[in-house]
Amino acid sequence: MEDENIKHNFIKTIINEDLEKGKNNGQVVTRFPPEPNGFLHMGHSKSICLNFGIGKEFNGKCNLRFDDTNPEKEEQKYIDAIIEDVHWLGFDWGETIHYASDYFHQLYDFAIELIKKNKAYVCALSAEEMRKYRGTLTEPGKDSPDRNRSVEENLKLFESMRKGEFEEGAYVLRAKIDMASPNINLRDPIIYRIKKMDHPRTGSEWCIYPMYDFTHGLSDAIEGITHSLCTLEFQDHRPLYDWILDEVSAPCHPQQIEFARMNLNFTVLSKRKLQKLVENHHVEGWDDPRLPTLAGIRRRGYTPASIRNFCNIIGVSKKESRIDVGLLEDCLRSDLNEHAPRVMGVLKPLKVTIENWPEGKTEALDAANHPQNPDMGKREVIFSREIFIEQDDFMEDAPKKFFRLAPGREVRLRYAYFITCKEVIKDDTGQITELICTYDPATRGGDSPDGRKVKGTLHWVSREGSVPAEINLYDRLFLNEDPEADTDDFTKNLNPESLVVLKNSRVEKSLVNAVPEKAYQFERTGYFCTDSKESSPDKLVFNRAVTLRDTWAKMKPKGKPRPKKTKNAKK
RNA sequence: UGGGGCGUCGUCAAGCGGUAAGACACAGGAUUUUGAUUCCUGCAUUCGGAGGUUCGAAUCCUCCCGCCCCAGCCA
Repeated sequence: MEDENIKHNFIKTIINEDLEKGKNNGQVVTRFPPEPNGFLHMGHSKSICLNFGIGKEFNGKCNLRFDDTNPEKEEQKYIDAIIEDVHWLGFDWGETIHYASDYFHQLYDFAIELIKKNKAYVCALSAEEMRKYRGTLTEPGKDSPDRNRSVEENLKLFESMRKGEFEEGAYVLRAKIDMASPNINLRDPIIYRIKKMDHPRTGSEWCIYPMYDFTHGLSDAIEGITHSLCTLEFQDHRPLYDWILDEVSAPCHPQQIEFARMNLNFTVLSKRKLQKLVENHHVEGWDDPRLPTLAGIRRRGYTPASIRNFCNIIGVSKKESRIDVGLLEDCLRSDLNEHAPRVMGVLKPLKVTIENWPEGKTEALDAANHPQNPDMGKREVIFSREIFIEQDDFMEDAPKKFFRLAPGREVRLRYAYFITCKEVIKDDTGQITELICTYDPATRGGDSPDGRKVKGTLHWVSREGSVPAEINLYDRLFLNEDPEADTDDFTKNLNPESLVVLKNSRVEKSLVNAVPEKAYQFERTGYFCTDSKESSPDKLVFNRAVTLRDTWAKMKPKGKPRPKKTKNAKK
């Protein structure tokens, strides 16, 4: 799967038109501007792929810029995690990582410029008073009593704010726009507030911090961004973005373009909700493989290429949508189908004794690492008298369509021999504990010289050729397509079987030194990788990234029902 | 009942006045030492609705309907 150019979308149309008009001297510069207050998730990957993708495609560049204007919520650990995640996804930003905090001095000067133009004033209204003065959606706001403060006094007060002479909340700096604007964002928005708090990067240098609306457009302008892509909820802020850039001597005037954020069904994509799942221990941390965080999905076995491909496939538009996670899974499958080596692992082992195989004898058989790609080579798998097959691959009263093992039936063991089931052994409770089979020496490697056909081919592992492993089977985190459906508390819709731990699995020996996060296809069951945190050569722990498509499971009448889809679900 | 957006197949999504791409899903079929993969085939006479302009409309105009966002000293 190769990374192609970004699928056509309305943003590319705009950029192409700009290029034709010769706007920005033919330059295209974008930016990905995360706030370092949490971990990156799939929603961010859409923005990352879009911004970096466009930068690359138009021979421009894309800056990584931390929007770090609120020290109350931001931490260095998030900065580090975000850098790692963006890098992992496969993007580079050259030498420099940008920070809005790098511009605090310039931003401060721009604020003074605004004050001098009588376009900003220091306001003493309390938070509650300010809310009252702001008006409502249908009623205009009222001017603050401080709105006509003199330029000199504003300058003096703002300087005092900066020097730390006031308590938090005592004063704010506001843009002087229009308290009667139908757009609430234009009703004299706050652009600076006092926060007596150390900043992860500027330490105690500042006790006033600029607000998003003031910071963002100016940071864009300082960096020479040409197209500032953000999500739909900022549409109402665009007039403010433009107002600030127009009123101040900004080096250029980037264009803000909004697109719809990504939503995925059967999961949540908001920092607040993800945080709740983590803090209330519904999952084991930000990198829990069930979470749609990049850290989680990575640990689960997703590849950067599959996510990039996914982000391209879903496209970019202004329509709010909820994408089927099935599509994400499919992108992973298509990447891994091509690149993952094949191995054998038995999730729920059922002991099989080959009664006509000599005790103590082992035999090495050739197995292809990728049947469709001989370049990936082959390996040896060990056959012996005692082997294990999947419990699901045996049925005592098997229907005709069951192409697997049953009393008297013959199947092929992949790359090994044909075996026939002779006897079923059970314990006192009626549980099947062992199968006695015979093998046909003439079928070595899996071919039958007499041309006889066998319907099923099973994966297997021998006692001597395998090691124990623990396997984490992950499923969708929520039972409902819309986790918010029919409840005011989305945690009530959590899927209790989102993680099933198998303690007694066995995998072929070649997997002992598997590299963490490198995915393998366990033939016939799915794609797995060793857990980067829990696994070691002494105790292998595998995570299932995604199952293989399973048409048998689909036609099987019984079995665990899939989570239901809820149509048009509402809260 | 202020302002800003959005409505094209089950889910995404191209389309920009010349007669509905593609992907996933779904349904058939072929090949198969993974019930996988791969490969064929089918799947919107119709674009939220109603009018209008035009030789011609998903694309232009009018009205209506539905959904989303905004009243943090968050981003």
